[in-house]
Amino acid sequence: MNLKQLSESLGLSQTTVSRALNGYPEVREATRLRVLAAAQAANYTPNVKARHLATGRAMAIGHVMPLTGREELVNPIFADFIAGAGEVYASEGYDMLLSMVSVEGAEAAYRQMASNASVDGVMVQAPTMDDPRIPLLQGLGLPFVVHGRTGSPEGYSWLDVANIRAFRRATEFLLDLGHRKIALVNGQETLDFARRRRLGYEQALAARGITPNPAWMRTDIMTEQFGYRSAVEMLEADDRPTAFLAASIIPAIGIRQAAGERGLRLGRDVSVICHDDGLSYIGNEGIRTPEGPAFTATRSSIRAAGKRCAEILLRLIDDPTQPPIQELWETDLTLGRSTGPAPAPASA
Amino acid sequence: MNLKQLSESLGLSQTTVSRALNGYPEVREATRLRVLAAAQAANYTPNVKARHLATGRAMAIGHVMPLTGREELVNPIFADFIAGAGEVYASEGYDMLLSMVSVEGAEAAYRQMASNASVDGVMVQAPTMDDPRIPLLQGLGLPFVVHGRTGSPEGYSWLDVANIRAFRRATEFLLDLGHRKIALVNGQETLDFARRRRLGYEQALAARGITPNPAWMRTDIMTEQFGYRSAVEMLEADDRPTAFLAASIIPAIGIRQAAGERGLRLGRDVSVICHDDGLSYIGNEGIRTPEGPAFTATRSSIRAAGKRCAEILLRLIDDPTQPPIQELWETDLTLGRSTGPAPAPASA
DNA sequence: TTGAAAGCGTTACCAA
DNA sequence: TTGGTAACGCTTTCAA
Repeated sequence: MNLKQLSESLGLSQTTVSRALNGYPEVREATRLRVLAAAQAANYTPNVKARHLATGRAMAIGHVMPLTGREELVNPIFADFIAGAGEVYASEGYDMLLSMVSVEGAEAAYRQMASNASVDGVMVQAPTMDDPRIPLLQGLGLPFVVHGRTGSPEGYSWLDVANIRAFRRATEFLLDLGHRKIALVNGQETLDFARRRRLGYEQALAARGITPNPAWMRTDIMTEQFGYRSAVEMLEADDRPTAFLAASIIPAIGIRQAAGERGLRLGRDVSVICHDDGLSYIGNEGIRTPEGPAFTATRSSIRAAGKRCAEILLRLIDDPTQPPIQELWETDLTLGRSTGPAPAPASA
Repeated sequence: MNLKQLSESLGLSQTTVSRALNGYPEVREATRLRVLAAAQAANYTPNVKARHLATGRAMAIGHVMPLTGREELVNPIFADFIAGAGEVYASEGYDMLLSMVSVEGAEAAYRQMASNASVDGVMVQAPTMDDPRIPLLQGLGLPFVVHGRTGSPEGYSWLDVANIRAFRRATEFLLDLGHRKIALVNGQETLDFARRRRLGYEQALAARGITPNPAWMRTDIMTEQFGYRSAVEMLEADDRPTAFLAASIIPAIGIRQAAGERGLRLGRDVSVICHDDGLSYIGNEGIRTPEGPAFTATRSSIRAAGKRCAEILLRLIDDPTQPPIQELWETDLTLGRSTGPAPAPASA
């Protein structure tokens, strides 16, 4: 059943039926009701491809997920973000077009999306300090929103967490517990957030007159293995940290594993706090270290960020002339709600 | 630049240009080369929506990801599978349409995909024993492939791992190490794979004359918290298991956490083996328990399964008349490569 | 080997 | 408030 058949069966023109179905005001109410009833009865659904061709809108948002060789498997953070965004898209009638490509193929993917207008906008995740995607998308004229920031976060829409503050507070929290040997297992510093997280960590240490130990600061692609190896090296050295601050749940899992294998009990012998914690997957209740919920942000907040980014993007698509929207989110840091006893730092 | 403009600039008809571009044989080679060069120079890309409207093919595959209330966050297994499938789609020129919906909304999502032909086929993940999606999709006439099986796995295409064998072998492995108190932390038994995994576990125990202890068999939605709670309960009981078999990396993370918090060292005081292991995310090298790589399948194999499922689906779309393709995969079980000493079971 | 023209199923402009 | 008709950009059938 298509529009033509439906309109013939009603003795109306396609135009009128189309207008009635799409809620245009210039249709008599009685006519609209008649059309709606007939459409329902005939189980009519408009052909989206024809609609796209006629309107020039794709009613779809592109997500490009670059797969590097080293991070062979997908970071669950991406999935959570996408889940949040997908909810919003669905509720607004948008499709989500997911493109899994190699890092090198990402540019081509964006170009293709732009050239054949298969999407109305794109979402950009995990930007680097000087991400080439931003000028590319600006040049292509494709509306986009960035989750995170580049080194020069002006002139485009983004949403980010206050990374410096989050890691300063997390470090202060560990310091307040008596820790003096705190390791930072960070992402690559080509990523803006990694740089900011290090800054927060350094600021907190500096405020207490502590000089960061370079041996306790690691930076690499955030894999479990990276976390595991880093922790093994640090824990097997003579002078070992009593606490770890990890930039993500992924390396934190490796750190916890390394600690466990060495007979170190979490929250007693060693403390691990990480950003985007996923322990548990059902949020932040239920599983915690003795000093309280130990994270600077949860995977749930990633999902919320996905929702908000999608909202911003859809608004941008509706009105491309509006100025960029930029939101800095405070993390839902609940570290202050410590319930357990402070661990006795190994060195103190 | 569209086809009309391109053809005018060449002094050819749209027909000829279209044929040249799409590799039809009835075009003189010289003409084809001329067209190709012009298209390249003009940076011409066909409008996919117009093509879709004309051909009736969407060149897209639908993935529906039902989000339940309880599993608030996305299972990384889904993401790995999608990554594998996405690779294949991209290489064959297909888009991936991802629909994140509530469990109740899944049926509507499939119906919509079918009614407006926005996809050429769909992928079905995590089928239940008596999954309503199979008859639904058969009724809709939408080609589909299932990752996993239902209770009656006939009449449709699927790919699955040999779950019974995998868990029988994993259980035997633990038995060979001297374990006699082995817990099974399984998924919900409405899922076919959970039932099969339990069967494998029971078969291996029965072969050694061991009666399964109901207190050590848990089944629920596979969250970290479920794994954590189950392990806490079992480990704090008087008679506690010396080894855990988990149906997925997700509950296994919770189990490891619970063990670590109680001062139990993995691979010495307690052994944890799980399916679809993700420790580490970069495959199965690097991180292992003392008795060797401890998993019955890796997340890498999930990605490989995604690739293969995509290949099967695309083949099915090309020729809808061909009989169902069904593949049972042996897991890449490498448990036999034990390198460390067997743990002394607490009770033996 | 090439081209004209008829779809594909909508939406949107202009008249009535 | 309604309708006729021209896009939208491609593929495909039929003729030449």
